[in-house]
Amino acid sequence: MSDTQEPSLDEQIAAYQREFRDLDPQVEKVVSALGRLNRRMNVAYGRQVAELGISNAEWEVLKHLVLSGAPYRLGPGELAKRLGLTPAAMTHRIDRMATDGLVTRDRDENNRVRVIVELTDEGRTKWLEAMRMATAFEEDLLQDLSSEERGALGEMLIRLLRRVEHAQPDAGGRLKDLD
Amino acid sequence: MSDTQEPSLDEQIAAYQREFRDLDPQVEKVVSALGRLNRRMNVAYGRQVAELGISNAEWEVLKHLVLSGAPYRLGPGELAKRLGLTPAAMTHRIDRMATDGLVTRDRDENNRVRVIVELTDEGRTKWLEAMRMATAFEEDLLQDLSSEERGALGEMLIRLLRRVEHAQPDAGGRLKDLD
DNA sequence: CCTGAAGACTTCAATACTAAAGTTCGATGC
DNA sequence: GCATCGAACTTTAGTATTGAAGTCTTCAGG
Repeated sequence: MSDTQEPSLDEQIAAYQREFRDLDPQVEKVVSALGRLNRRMNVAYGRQVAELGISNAEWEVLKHLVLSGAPYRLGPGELAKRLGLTPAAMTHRIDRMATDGLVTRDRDENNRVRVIVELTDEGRTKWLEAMRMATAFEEDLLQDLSSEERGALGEMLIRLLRRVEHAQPDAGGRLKDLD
Repeated sequence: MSDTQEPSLDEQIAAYQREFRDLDPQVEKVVSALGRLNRRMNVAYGRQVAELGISNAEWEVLKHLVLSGAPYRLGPGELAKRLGLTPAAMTHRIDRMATDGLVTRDRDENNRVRVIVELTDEGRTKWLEAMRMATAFEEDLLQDLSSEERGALGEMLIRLLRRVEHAQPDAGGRLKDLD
């Protein structure tokens, strides 16, 4: 008995409205759906890459190295910035990935303060396999949307993205107007 | 100064296409925008609730307690399930929140195996303040979209959500709070 | 009753992250 | 050419989370 289960999106929004009068249901619907969708997608990605013996965290690193283009090298600091981690966390993550053979870590001979993290062949292969699984999943995910809908969706998301990105500098309050 | 900076979305997709031939740019655009948007939003939420002296993690707990409706009570196990945490993590989180006065933790007198976590007035106030900040932020975020667009966006996101939920017939998915 | 089993949480050991202090190398000023 | 500053990374200490083992309560059977 008493098996309370997670409320559906609509139930959730209705509950919020009971507790918080001036809530715009339309806005809340978009935001809540975004959040839930992302959580579920991350779970799905995590399960998939786990089959390759890597974690989502490691896959993120592989992605950024590949994105940097051949010869697939980046410094720990740059990686940390892109992944939103502290440099300390990056150090440890690279440690693990290096012992797992996904990347190498070497001092830059031209500037011995710097470190170069480079993708190994094994790392690149893992990335490719992960990418194949991910794209299959993503195709599946979007299969109900027509090409026009996909375009419209992508375009709207990018507009939202622009809003948040331009808002970052100000640590405090509301988003500033863009031009 | 080799100041490599994070690639724009379009640059990122172009880079992926160079490395992975059969990539549907339209699909990738939607998926990448979703991921980035969510990350940025979580950072923004985190900064906001930090002003109230709480973390995103704690705010999540407050949200689920409020969602359960008066008298705002849930068991640790149920909370853990909804938040995608292990029961162990939930125990510790509740510890901290209880010492901070956001919730109380008591044994259920009718069934002394069970524990009841209940929102305090202070917890409810924090939730309300966080909610006010969050909804203001969300309004700003969506300000470029017309009501029709918001409706269409929400509707498409929900279709995607149904797909993920259907595709993942609850194989016990655990997920971290943020990122 | 008494025992065994299952459920709900907690404890313990190990992992991953953050913040802050520490290290090392390179550049700048005198 | 020496000292100092700053940049880039690592180390350390402390916190959050996980998985596994442990505790306590309830319930079902004999």
